[in-house]
Amino acid sequence: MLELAILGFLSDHPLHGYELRKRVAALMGHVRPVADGTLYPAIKRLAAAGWVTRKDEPGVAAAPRRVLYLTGEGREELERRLREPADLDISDENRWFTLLAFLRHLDEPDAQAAVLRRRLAFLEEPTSFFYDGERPMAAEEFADPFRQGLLVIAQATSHAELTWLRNTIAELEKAPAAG
Amino acid sequence: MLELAILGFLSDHPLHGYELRKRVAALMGHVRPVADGTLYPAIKRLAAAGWVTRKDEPGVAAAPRRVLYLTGEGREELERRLREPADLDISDENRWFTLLAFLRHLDEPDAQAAVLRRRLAFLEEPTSFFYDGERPMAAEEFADPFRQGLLVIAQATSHAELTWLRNTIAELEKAPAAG
DNA sequence: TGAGCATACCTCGGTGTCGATATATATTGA
DNA sequence: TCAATATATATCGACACCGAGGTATGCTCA
Repeated sequence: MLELAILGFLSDHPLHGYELRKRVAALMGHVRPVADGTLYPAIKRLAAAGWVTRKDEPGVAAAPRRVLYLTGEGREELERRLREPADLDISDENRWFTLLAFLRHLDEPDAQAAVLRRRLAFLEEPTSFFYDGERPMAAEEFADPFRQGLLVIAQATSHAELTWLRNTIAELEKAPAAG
Repeated sequence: MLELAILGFLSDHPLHGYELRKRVAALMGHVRPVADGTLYPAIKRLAAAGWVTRKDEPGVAAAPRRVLYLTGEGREELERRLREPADLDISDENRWFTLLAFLRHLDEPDAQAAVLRRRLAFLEEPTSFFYDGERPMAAEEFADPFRQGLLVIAQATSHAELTWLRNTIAELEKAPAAG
């Protein structure tokens, strides 16, 4: 979900909601727009869970800003979610948010390269791709031309993500590792 | 949504819920699994709207089947939805269901080729791809390397769909047009 | 002076999806 | 004979998301 992307953004540095809103829109508004009625409740949930704290910043703008800070627990939660296989599942329609969290969380190359590699392995694993979730697939179902069409599209998408991940990892390894 | 896929399936011929469930799972369970708690309420909605009728088929299986028939209004609704530009939006996360409806609705080549061509035009239109939804994009935002990554992935996905659509249309035109 | 817009936050109702659960019969295999 | 499994349908609560609407201030331009 969106929560993951927010945690990813805040791992860079604190932001107020409106700035967050703008950054999400700028980065992926053309692919995956986010409504205010989605963003602000998401922030509220994260605050209720203790993953972000909010502090009012008086008199810097037209309307009072509530600056969002990622807590220690919030950082742990982000790292946990990025490690979770569920969030790497290609069937996850909110894959975009997962990717966005990845993208905003590249400050620590060593740890991140490992996470990216795990996602890459998941995508490369052929069985994960043909897994039905319930039962083995019959031969005739497997050969269905309609199914083939969907498969081609899904594979192309995964392939694009994979290529991007490979390039990203390569760049991380070129850069000097921190710590 | 799922409704579109169901209407698409039923446009082929009547099915009972469990058969529908199996076909959806076989076709795209590995990409987009559908829960029972999603499917049956969706059928109920379609029935309430008058787009499908249900008739109990006694004693053919372990449990009694409720066979689903697409009504005339249901067929009109399907065609209306496939023509709607909203359902062609690349930001639509339920694009899979749209594609599935397309796939199951290829019985009438002439009409369908037109629909597919419209979707193709939408994907090829460069402005639709860079549209922010709210405001023009600043140059620096445009060049953001993170944004580039997301864009590459989104473009690859659209490109895969596009290629598939081209092939599908080509096959439709090879086949003799009905009527 | 006033309109309009950007900034900034938020609520509310409706909806679609999920996971868990319920029910009940027929078939298959140990 | 007993336990699974497959068949078949359905409800329920929880939850994330959306669109519409609300509130209020400050800036700019006519």
